[in-house]
Amino acid sequence: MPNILGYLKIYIIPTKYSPSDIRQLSAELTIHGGQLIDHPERADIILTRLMGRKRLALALDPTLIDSKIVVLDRWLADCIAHEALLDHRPYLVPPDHSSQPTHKWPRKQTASPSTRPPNQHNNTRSPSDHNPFKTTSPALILASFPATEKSIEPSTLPRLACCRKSPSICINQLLIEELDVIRVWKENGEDDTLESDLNQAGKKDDEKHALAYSRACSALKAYPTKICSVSEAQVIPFIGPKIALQIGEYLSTGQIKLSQTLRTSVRLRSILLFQTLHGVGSRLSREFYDIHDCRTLEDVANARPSLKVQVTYWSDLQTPIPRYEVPLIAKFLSDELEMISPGCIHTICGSYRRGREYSNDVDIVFTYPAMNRSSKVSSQVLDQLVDRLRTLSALTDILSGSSIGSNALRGLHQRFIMMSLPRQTRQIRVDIIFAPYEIYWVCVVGWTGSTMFERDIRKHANGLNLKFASHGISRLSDGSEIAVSQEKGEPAVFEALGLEWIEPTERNADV
DNA sequence: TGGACGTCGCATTAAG
DNA sequence: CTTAATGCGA
DNA sequence: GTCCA
Repeated sequence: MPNILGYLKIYIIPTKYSPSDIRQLSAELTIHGGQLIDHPERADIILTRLMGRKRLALALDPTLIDSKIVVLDRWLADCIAHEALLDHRPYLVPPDHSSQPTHKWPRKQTASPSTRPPNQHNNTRSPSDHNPFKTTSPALILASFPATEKSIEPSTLPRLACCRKSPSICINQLLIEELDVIRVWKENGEDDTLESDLNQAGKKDDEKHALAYSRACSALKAYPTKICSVSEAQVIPFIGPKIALQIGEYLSTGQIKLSQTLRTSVRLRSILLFQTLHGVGSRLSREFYDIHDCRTLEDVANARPSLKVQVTYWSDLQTPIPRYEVPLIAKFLSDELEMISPGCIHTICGSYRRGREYSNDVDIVFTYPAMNRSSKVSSQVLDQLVDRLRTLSALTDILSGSSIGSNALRGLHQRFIMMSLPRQTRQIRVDIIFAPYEIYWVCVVGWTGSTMFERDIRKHANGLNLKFASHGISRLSDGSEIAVSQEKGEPAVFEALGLEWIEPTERNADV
């Protein structure tokens, strides 16, 4: 594959993008030799979907607007479509509300797979525009990779995600994203309406099929070289005859027809849109669509007023959080906590810790070296922190979190909140976890993910007759606790489980 | 070929 | 009202 | 849908 972008450092202004948009752009960038980075100051070029300088000034430091190259994201699509680094100048963000940049194809006029007309990226992005799927052009997929990486025997790929290295974006990323569409479809009961799967027989099958797709994608994620043939694919663990067939279609046509069809399904798109709300899963979203005839988020908010707050702030919550902002949020909370009770330490977990350039939410695990399992102060401190946020008008909503319950009895406390930083209005989802010091690093492992990685840690632990949970490691036989040294940090947890160390950035076993 | 597929706590809803 | 079942997220 | 007993 030609390295089109030549290690160019690229920053994307997250405004007007959804998390899946960012994921897609990020994959395309990386696969074509670009480097997505976390901070606009260090970028060679900055991509945006904002069409006017005025809008731009609200989203980016004004000094950067003049000192950096800021272009419309269509530049990237066109570079990839033409397999060349195109002149950026025609794509510069135009002065306000003058018409689109008039741009003639700098090179061959032939195939113009630039997927979207410029007008589709306009300034008004309402929930109904939400597209959970990316639209990838065939030309992009057909761009081939050299199989020059050190090749491995596919069947030797470890069967557990916790024993493999899974990068954030892999060489077969576009194939995986294609398969993932099918997984999502299965997870939502294919095309069954709610009533027909209330008899749980068919529904359960679909869920199991979805799981099978998850595992196949997870294995592919850790596979080091570009898949070039079906025979190569079908010896990879968790890829059987059916998925091999899909891969075959992808290899010969550059896409999977089923996936492309699903991307255009109005019903599936609505159902996935509803699921962007916390507390709405596959069951509820189908109820909203099929029974209450909801088609927009506003419909959903009317059907269930408790979701109204989230709908109000939907576009904020959907806007990906650039990496460099995440520690600022953690520092704010940590500073407030320090005033309530000094000596706390914390680790930012979740996708941030796994190295993602943009996050949907922020997960932070807190502890105090003096906080042990039996002390009841942690709950009080957490409540005080929440009260403090309320006083500062930083707290917008509590999505989940209670001071009662058995988790609380074990000294583990959590609050999932919606908040904003002082003097800012932007809403951010933050999961705050308080752990006793004895299980701090176990918690950090548990909250770092990814989902598949966690799932296979548990499976691996079971094989050793152990139980891995966020509140500690114990023996399956008698339930007795395994002590893990906190001084040795996270590696001690892996050691206790007999696992090779895997860097957090290599734990991206989900798509 | 048939059973397993991670696991648990919180929250909401259905049942008693 | 209390308790059981289910959905949901991590 | 795939693996394994």
